[in-house]
Amino acid sequence: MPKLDSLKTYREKRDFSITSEPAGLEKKAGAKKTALSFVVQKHWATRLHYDLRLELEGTMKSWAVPKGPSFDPNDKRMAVHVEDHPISYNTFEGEIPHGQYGAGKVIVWDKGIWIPLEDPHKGYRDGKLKFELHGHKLKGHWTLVRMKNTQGQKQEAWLLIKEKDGYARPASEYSVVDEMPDSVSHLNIPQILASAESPTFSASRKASGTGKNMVLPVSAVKADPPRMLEPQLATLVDGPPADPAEWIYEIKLDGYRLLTRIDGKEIRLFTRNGNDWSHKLPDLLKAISKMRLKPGWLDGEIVVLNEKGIPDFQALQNAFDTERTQSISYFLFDLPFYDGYDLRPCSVIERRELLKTLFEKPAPEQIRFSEVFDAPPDAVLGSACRLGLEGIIGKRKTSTYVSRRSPDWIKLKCARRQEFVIGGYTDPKGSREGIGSLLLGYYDEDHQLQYAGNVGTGFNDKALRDLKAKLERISSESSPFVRGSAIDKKAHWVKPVLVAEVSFGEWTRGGHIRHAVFRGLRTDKKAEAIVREKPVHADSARADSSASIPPSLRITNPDRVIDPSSGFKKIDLIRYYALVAPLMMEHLKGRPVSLVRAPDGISGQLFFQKHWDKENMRGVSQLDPDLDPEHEPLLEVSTAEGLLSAVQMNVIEFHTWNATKDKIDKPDRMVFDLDPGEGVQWPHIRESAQLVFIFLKELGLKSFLKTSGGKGLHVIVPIKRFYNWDTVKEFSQAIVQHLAATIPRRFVAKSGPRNRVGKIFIDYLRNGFGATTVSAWSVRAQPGLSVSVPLAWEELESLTSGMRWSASNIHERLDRGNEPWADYQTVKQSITPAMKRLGFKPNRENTKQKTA
DNA sequence: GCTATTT
DNA sequence: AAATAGCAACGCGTC
DNA sequence: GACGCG
Ligand SMILES: [Mn+2]
Ligand SMILES: [Mn+2]
Repeated sequence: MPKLDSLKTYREKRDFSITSEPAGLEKKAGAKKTALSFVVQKHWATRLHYDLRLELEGTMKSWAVPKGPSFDPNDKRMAVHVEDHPISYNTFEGEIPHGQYGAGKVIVWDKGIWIPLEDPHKGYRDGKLKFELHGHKLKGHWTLVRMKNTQGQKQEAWLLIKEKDGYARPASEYSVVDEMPDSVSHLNIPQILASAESPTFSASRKASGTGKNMVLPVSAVKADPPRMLEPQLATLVDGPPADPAEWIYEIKLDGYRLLTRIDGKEIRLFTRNGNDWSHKLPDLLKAISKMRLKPGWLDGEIVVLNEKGIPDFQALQNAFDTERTQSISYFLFDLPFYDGYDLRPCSVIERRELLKTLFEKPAPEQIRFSEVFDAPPDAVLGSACRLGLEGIIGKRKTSTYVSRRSPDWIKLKCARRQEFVIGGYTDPKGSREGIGSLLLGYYDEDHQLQYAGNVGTGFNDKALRDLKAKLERISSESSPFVRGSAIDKKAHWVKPVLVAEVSFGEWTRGGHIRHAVFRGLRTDKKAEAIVREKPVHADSARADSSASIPPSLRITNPDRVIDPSSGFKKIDLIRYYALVAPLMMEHLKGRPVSLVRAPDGISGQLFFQKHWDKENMRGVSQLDPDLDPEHEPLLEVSTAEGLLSAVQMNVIEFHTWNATKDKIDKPDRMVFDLDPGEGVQWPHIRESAQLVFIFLKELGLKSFLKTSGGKGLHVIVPIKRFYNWDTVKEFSQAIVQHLAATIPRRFVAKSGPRNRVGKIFIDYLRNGFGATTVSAWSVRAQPGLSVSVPLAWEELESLTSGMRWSASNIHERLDRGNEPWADYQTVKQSITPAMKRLGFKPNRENTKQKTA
C-alpha cells in the first residue's frame, strides 16, 4: 500500500505550473500487478547523473547515481537515495525549466521491469535490495545496499553493484553509459523472454516485403525517394575526436562517390555532382538490379581493387578510359531512402543496420557492404595506412544524413593528399618519355593560382604518354601562376584546366609540397574549385577552432560575457591569453604574481588574489613559503597553461613583483607608474613620460616604456639585484621627489587624488616589498579590455593613448611583440652612480649587507 | 569558480 | 543530488 | 584610526 504522503516531498520541490514533470495525481494502480517497472533517467542537471527508479509500494523509489551503472561487479557506484517519484514520471522526458528543482534535460535512458529476488519491502527498509533488471541496456542481477552511518540522515548513501552473472563485464572492456548514451523512450518495454535483439530498433514497425529481419527505426518518415539527392560529405580533420565511443570508422575508399536511385524498374547512377553515369557502368547497373531492391537511394563509392584488394584510383580511371568497367566494385555505406521511407532523420547506425539487411540474400560480387572497424580510431587509421589505403572515414553514431559537408562525417588521411591544378610541366630526363614532372597549383582567397611545387613520381608509362598528349592540347604561351612564382625557366605552360590528385608528405613553410606522388587525374572536380585544404580539429570542426589550448583544460561557461561594452566572452579571453602567452611568459617567469578576478565580469565586483592553496590551477604554482613567511605561499604562473587555467577561474589581470623567486629580497627593477590626475590631457602625459625618460637618462639609467592599459604609462628601469627593497623604494621616491620639485607644474610625489589634480603622480610605491604592477600583455579589467603593451621610446610620440591596444585589436601588435624591449635582458645597470648623481644616500640600516 | 555544508 | 553559503590581499600614505 | 589607493 502506498503511503499517502509518499509523494509529498516530490510535490513540494516542484511548481507544476512551471515544470512539465507530472504531478503524480493519478489514481494508484490496482493491487494486482503483473510486473514491477523500473526506469533509469539520464539527467543533465547541475551535474550529469542517472536516476534509478524501482517501482515499489505504488511509487518509484529513487536513487541518483552520479556515475551511472556499471556492469563490472568490482564497481560500487554511489547511489544517493532521493525522494519517491510518481509512476507516471517513468515516461517523462524533456527540459526542466531554469529555476526549477533539478533544472536541465531528462531522457529515459533505460526502462523495463525489475524482479526482486528477496522481499523488497523488507529489503528497502533494511537497506539491502537484490533484484534482476530486464531493460534494454541493464540486464541481470544487481544489488543496492545502504552504506553504514547514513541511515537516518536525510540523504542516505547507497551503493549500486552488479552481481556476478552472465551479463557482468569488466569496466576495462565495457562502459554501458558511454557506449549506449541515448534515449530508449521510443522503444517498447522489453519482455522478459524476448529474444536478444538490437535494442536500437522497434519490432513494432516493419517495412513491407523487405528482408525478414528488417525493422524500421522510429525516426523513419514515410516519403517517396526524390529525383535527385546530394551526398553528405566529410570534413578533413587532423586527428580523431576525443570521444571514440561516439564514432564509427570505415575505410576511406579511393574511388568515385556514386549514388544510386532505384525507382521501380529504373536504376540510375549519379556522381557526387549529380552527373548521370548509368550508361558508363552497365555491368554495375545489371548487378544492382539483380538484388531486386525496393525504391530508394543507395550511397557508396565505386573502386577498382588491385591484386591485394586495395582500391587503386588509377586503375579505376583506366577502367573508364578503356570502357572496361566490369572490374569496378561498388561499396555501399549508406541508405538515405528505402522502401517508401525517408531514412535521413535516422542515425547512421540505424541506416547502416537497414542497409546490411539488403545483403542478407546473396548479393552480386561487385556490390559490397562497407564494414565498420571496431577498434580505436588510431589503430584503424594505423592499419589502414600500412595497407596503403587512403585513410579512414569517421561518422558520428547519432548523425543524420544531410546533403552537405558536415562535421559529423570526418576524414582522417594517411598521407596528406589533395587535388591540384596542373599549370605546366617539365621535360623528361634520361630514358623517360612524356613528361618530367607536373607543375601544380591551387587557388588562394583572391583566386590567384599559387604555385605549390612539382610532382614527378607516381606515373606509369601509359600515364606519362597520356598526360603528355592531354597537356599538349592545352598548351599556353604564358604561365597561369601568380606573378613572381619561382618556377623552372624551362617549364612548358598549360591552361589551368586539368586537376591532378597528389599525395605528399607535408607543406613546406614556403607553401610548397614535399615528397609528392601523382595519384591520377580527376575529372569529377573543377579546376577553379581547387584550394589548399586545411585540416581542422575534429572536436572543434563544429564551431570554434581553439588553437593552442590544451585539451586537458576545461573551460566552463565559454560564452559568458566578460565585458558587456564589447561583448568579449570568456572563451575570447582564453584565446587572447593563448595568443600572447609566449610573449607574456617572459614577463611572468620567476616572479610572484597577484591576480585580479572578476567572477561576474568586469562590471561586477572584482577581487585581488595573492594565494591559492587548491591544486586545480594547472600551470600556476605555489612558491616557497619562505619567500614571504608572514603570509600564505605566493603564486607563480609557471607555464602558458597557467594563464589559461587562471582565466577559467575568471582571472583577468596579472600583476607581478619587482623581484624573482631566486632572489626575492633584491628587486631587479624599479617601476615608475605615471598616474595622471583629474583633467590631465593626453599630450601632457606623453610629454611627462618623455621627461621621466630624459631625467633617468641623465642619471645614467636606461628605461623601458609600456602602456598601462589605463590612462597612464609605466616606465620600467631594470637594475642589478644589489640593494634591498627599502633602499630601492627610497631611491625611486627620491627620483620622483626631485622631478616633482623641479617640474612642479607637471609632477607630484604625494599620493592621493586631491594632490594630483591637473598633474601626474609618479607612483613610486610600486617599488615596495610585495607591491605589484600589472604585467606586460595583461588585459585590464575595465571596459574595452585594454592591454599593457611594451613600447619603444621612439613610439611614444605617435602614441595616442595608454589604452591604444586591447584584447580585441592585439593582433595589430603581435608582430612587434617584446621586440621594443629587446635589450631589457642585457641591461643590468647598477643604480649606485645614479644615486651619487642625485645626491641620494642609502640609509645605513638598509645597506648593511653591502660590504664594499 | 570551487568547496564544504545542509537538507 | 541539489541548493546554499562562504570564500578569494595587503601595506602604505594621507588626512 | 579610518579611508582609499593600486
Ligand atoms: Mn535527477
Ligand atoms: Mn597607474
